[in-house]
Amino acid sequence: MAKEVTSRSENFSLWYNNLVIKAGLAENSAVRGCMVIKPYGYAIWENMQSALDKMFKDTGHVNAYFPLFIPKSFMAKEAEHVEGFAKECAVVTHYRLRNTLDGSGVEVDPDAKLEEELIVRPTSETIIWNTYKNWIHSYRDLPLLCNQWANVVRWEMRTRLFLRTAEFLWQEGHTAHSTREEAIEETTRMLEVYADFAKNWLAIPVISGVKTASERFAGAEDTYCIEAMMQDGKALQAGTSHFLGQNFAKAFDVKFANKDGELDYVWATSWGVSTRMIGALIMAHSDDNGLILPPKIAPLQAVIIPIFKGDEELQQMKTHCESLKNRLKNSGITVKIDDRDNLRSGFKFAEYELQGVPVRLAIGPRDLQNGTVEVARRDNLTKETVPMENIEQFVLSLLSDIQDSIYRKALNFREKNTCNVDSYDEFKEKIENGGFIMAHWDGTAETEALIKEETKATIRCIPFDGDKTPGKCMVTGKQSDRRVVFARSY
RNA sequence: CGGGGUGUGGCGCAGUUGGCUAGCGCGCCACGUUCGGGACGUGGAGGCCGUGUGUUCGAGUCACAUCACCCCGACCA
Repeated sequence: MAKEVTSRSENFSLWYNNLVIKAGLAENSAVRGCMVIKPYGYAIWENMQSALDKMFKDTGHVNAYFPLFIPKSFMAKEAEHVEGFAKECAVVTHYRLRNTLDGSGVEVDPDAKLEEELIVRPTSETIIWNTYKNWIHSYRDLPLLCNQWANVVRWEMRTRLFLRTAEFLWQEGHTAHSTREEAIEETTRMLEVYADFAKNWLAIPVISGVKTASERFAGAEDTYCIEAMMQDGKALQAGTSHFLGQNFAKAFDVKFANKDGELDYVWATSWGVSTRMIGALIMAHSDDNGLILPPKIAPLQAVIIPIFKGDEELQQMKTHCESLKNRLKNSGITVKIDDRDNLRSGFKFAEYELQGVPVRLAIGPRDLQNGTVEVARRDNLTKETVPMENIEQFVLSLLSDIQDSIYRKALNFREKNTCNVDSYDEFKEKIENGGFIMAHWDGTAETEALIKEETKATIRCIPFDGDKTPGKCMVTGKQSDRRVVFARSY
């Protein structure tokens, strides 16, 4: 604890891992590629959950839960889907252990072999569509708008805390619609929800757009995404929304009777964000002093630290801290008092900075005399002494100011590190500095693959907004409708 | 899955050409002095040296195997 976080300039990955661990968000678990999310990290996730959940409900969705295990045969029903996930599935083959004969431990009981293996869900499209088949008969059953909060498992070759763990927590929305247009509208709507959440809660600016065919979700007709820029200039896909067409409806035979009494396959979407968002939050905002959390997502928005000498002063301060705490609490601010008497205030200051608590209030004898409190903000590390009267209003507006300024800083960073490039030579040079490059591309998978091969940059998305002037592909010189976003990514 | 690196009290590390009782810093516990930006003193607790097999009179140290983690690739809603 309380040690310097490795400087970002040395190695962003190390800096990030270090920060995750030092700030007490998570740690590696005993299971390969999995992590333990510690209480402080989980509190961030809970805040994300409640904000998102409300947004989902405001857009007409309901929560449900489907099984963790998927019969192997389900996975095979949608050809592209199975191809996309086959390489990273955990498989359950047996349902019982027994003691070894020599008593040295336990072994898998060969008599307890499952007739059909079960896949631990890497995503739930298959089991959900198998269920939806029974839920949907008529156009009156549509749209069906369900979301599930769950864990999923993907046996990734390489893992990183929060960004790519073997098991992770997420939400996955799965909807069914009677028309293509309505499903596409839903796909767009949910991507907008994600973009809104990223911007207004996480203070992370994102680019919304559509993935190229090669980056598309396995089984989707189109994948929409939000892409964020991390402080090392790399891109991070922060959320996706898929238009699944009728692929899963056909694979699982989900038909409905329309108003004219004709049978038709339903149209589907799925969309999800995961605990990777926590990774994005860390890498987008934090500095070498530790986390910087936007107030709207911070588990603790303000901390009160009494400054005292000896027991007597501590008791005196406590009373005042309590009253301050109650005033802030009554204004809807999440706040606690840190009255630990075995640590000096300087240590506590550093510790809360490491954890990214947005506002720190300190009250000492001096403040008592003057009727003031020292208020420090985490984002820019400034502090000032303010009068106690109207402290609620002061902190409230400070929190909102911090939220805005974190966003502006991230946006500013992204803009500084985004540029238009027209020649491939310039592209190769610029991509080395990281950041987003807006360039023309001829729309072919070949060119995309070539660029990836030669520069490790991928097309993050074809953005919905922004410059739509046509031009010439930087590689082939062929016609291009508009610039797309290139970057190296996580 | 390839290349490189690391596994030694909770954390970070040292440990020589194999050698006797495995150390250091931080943290932890007790007491005291401190306390407005990461305090200090004194005393104390805490180790199957990742795991297994071997070589040896003797292994933290050597060999082989294995597992885990980290970094770089490949892969990746």
